[in-house]
Amino acid sequence: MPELPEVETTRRGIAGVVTGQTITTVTIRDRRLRWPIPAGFETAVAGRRILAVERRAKYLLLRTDGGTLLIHLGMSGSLRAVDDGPPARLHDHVELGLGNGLRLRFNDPRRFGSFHYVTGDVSRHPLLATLGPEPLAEDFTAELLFRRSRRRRVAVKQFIMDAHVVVGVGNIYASEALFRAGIRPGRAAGRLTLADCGRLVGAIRAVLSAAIDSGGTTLRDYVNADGLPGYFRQRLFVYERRDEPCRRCSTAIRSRVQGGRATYWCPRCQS
DNA sequence: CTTTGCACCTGTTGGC
DNA sequence: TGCCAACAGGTGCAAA
Repeated sequence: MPELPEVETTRRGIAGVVTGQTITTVTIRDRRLRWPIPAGFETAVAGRRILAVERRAKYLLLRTDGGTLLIHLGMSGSLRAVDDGPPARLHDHVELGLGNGLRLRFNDPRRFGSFHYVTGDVSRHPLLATLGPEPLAEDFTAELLFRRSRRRRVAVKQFIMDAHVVVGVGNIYASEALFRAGIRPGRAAGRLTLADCGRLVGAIRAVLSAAIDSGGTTLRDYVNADGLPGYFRQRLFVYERRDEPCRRCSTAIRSRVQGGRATYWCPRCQS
């Protein structure tokens, strides 16, 4: 998927064209997403006016004059603003027609994405209520990471990918941030020093910010709101670079499966 | 409580 | 060329 930079890029891409628009039509071609879209979704959403497009973790929040549309792109989802031209294609599961004639089109081959219409305080929705801090917010600090990692035996890579610790760090950026921080992904989280946590917080912030500036990373599926790929892939230091020379020291990049996910690191730059 | 592994899906890739 | 296994950016949940 879309990790945080890709979701943020999507948010920025659609905010300008959907904010202030009324949702005139709601078309669902396949309700079988991660959580089936309930009957009644269409009638609840149609007629609502979109007031703002926000992001929490990897969720997009479309605030309306009624409730909030809570959207997740899963592993292969994308959300695009299209005009009347292109007809629906395979895996275009959800489409919102807007007052300005545009359509917000959700495409997701693997159907790991989701749509919820939430009334009331969306931050108390079960999917959001227990999430950790935003990595680019001020409350994500070395002290917090240090405190939360005490007595944790999980590998630091899995630790920073845990959304209850910090949100938005997916498989690509976890490896990249650990490279930048000089920390091996297999180290137990509880073995991090406060200084390690400081470098790691800085590295997570830096890599996510840089990726947002490049429009995200496209490996396969991801396209932004205009249907274009992200350009951060060429700036990756370790991800999917097994056996290739480290960009910093030329040592061959290593990889192994950790917690079911491919992990990459430089054995010389990281300890 | 922590940790681990599975489940949900389709599409692409690489080895034989 | 064809077939099949392995793998792919997420994350909730059950089980131990």
